[in-house]
Amino acid sequence: MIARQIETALSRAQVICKRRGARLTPVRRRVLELILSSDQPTGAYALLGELQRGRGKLGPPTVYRALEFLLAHKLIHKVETSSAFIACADIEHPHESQFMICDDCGATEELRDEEIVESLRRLGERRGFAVERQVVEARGLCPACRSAQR
Amino acid sequence: MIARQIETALSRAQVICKRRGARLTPVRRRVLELILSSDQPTGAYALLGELQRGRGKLGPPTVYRALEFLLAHKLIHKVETSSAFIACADIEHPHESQFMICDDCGATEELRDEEIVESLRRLGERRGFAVERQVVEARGLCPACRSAQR
DNA sequence: AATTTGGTGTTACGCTATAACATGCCACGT
DNA sequence: ACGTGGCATGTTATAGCGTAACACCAAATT
Repeated sequence: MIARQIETALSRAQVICKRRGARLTPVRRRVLELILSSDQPTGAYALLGELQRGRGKLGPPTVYRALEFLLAHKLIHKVETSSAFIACADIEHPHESQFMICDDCGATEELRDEEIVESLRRLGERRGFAVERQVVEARGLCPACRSAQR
Repeated sequence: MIARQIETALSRAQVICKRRGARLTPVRRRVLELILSSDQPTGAYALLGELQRGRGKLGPPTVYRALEFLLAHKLIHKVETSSAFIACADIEHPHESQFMICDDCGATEELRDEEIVESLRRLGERRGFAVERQVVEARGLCPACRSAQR
């Protein structure tokens, strides 16, 4: 993402938080900025490294707490199979999403398919399960790596 | 699972491996047995602990290598959001599956819904993604914990 | 017998995540 | 202005998950 878009996204996040009575503090804002800057999912320790370049030594909890906040407010998603974090593509409308992840280059694309979301919820209901969170990730090869392979 | 069923499952696994020219060695067989014995997903280090009760001190690689083998032959599944391993419900027919996991008690149920499998594969294809592996996990509350909560 | 192959044992380490406690800051009521 | 309560952050230590690298051994192959 380019600088201008990042600024816009940050402002929007700021507004959303204010509306909810939540505080997008400097650390949280900075972590979100770092995540927005990378188009690929970023690991907690990579974020920690970047954070430290500005503020000196910090511990993992600082980053993890910021991530927890951003996740709770759905400003970012966690990609479970990569243990990494990626910016949410549409923070105005909280949603469940799915991911396509390239095993080769790590490229990760967010999808939104309501059919899958509903299928899973229904399957849960049928079994008496109250589904709170969905993790749907498809791993494989992205178009680029696929053609590079041949 | 009760002892008799475990024996049956182990024999079946044995046969399947032989058919494929793969070796279900004592360690691998024992790890599979441990996983079959537990109806909930089991972590690698819990398995390691059990293994050690029979064979003295062992390192993590021993367990992880056995798990790798069992996964490769689809005799077990990995539940990503729990970092734990569970027996496959139908080893005769390799398949993609989905999981419902209770956040409260950890109870985990394997589902098989072809619709979701196909949806994901199609979504990938449409984007040029070659989907190799699907991770579909729904977290929430199981019926028991749900009623206990009120 | 020599070689190769695959499985296991062993040590050491890296990455991911959280517990527990200390400190600091700010909004609020009085 | 003052204290206080609540939330955010800093700090240290540690737990949990996973793998690299090398040594050893046994069975299969030549």
